[in-house]
Amino acid sequence: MGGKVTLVEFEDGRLCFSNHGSFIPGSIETVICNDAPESRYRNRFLAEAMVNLNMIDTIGSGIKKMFMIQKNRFFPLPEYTLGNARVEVNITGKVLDIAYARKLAEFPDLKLEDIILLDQIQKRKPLSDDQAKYLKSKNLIEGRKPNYFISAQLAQHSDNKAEYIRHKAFDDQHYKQLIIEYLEKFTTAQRSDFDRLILDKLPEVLDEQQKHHKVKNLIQSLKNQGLITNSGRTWQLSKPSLSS
DNA sequence: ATTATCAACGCACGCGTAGA
DNA sequence: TCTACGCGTGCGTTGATAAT
Repeated sequence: MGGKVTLVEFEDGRLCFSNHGSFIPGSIETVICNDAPESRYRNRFLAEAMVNLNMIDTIGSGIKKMFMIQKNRFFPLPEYTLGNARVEVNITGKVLDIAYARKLAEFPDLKLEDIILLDQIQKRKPLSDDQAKYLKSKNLIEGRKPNYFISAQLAQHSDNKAEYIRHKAFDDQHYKQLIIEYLEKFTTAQRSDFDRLILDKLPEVLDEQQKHHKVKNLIQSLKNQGLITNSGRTWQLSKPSLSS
């Protein structure tokens, strides 16, 4: 082991390590110290980060650590390429997409998987339809395939109707959650139960008939997602949770 | 810049049928 | 039998991209 590690610094604030061998050795700092004094690097953060971390020693700790460091700085996540007998890692030492940084700041406890997906968005990497849908349902991204973008915070609103439209994805998710929770609690339900549960919570911009349709479509959507099933007119969760 | 085409999405119509 | 409901599907809207 201990193959030669090469380190390239790009003008755009990116560092690229690559290593021929099984994996990048634990002592990157020697590489930095011996081959290239820290002061030579314009991006001090990155140089320091490399030194302070026992950089990428194992997949278990090192990579995760790099992810967390980048995440906490709102920088793009590291990109690893694991090829045949060759390892490469790209680290960007600056904010790439301001919307991404804001989103992370706004939701500090975003799950790492979610952040990874958002990172894909900011890097304009393709997402599967399911992933995109998931992010949309959480209101994290907007736009259409393949031009998704990270949504800005929705702070001010003008008009009730506009507000409704704006929050629709979020609210639908919310209503669906109510239905799921209802079924978790009572195991089965009739359509009329869902009506009672949801109808008076729907916004005023919808008339009675629209509200009725809305409930119907919510139920249908949940069914299509495979989350609930019906036998006759009684509904239940598809996957009976083994706990509780 | 303007228009045409396309994809995605959600609402709502109508049909067939399960349940009273 | 008659009603309420699930379900497939059509339609309009919106946003993006290609074409003019």
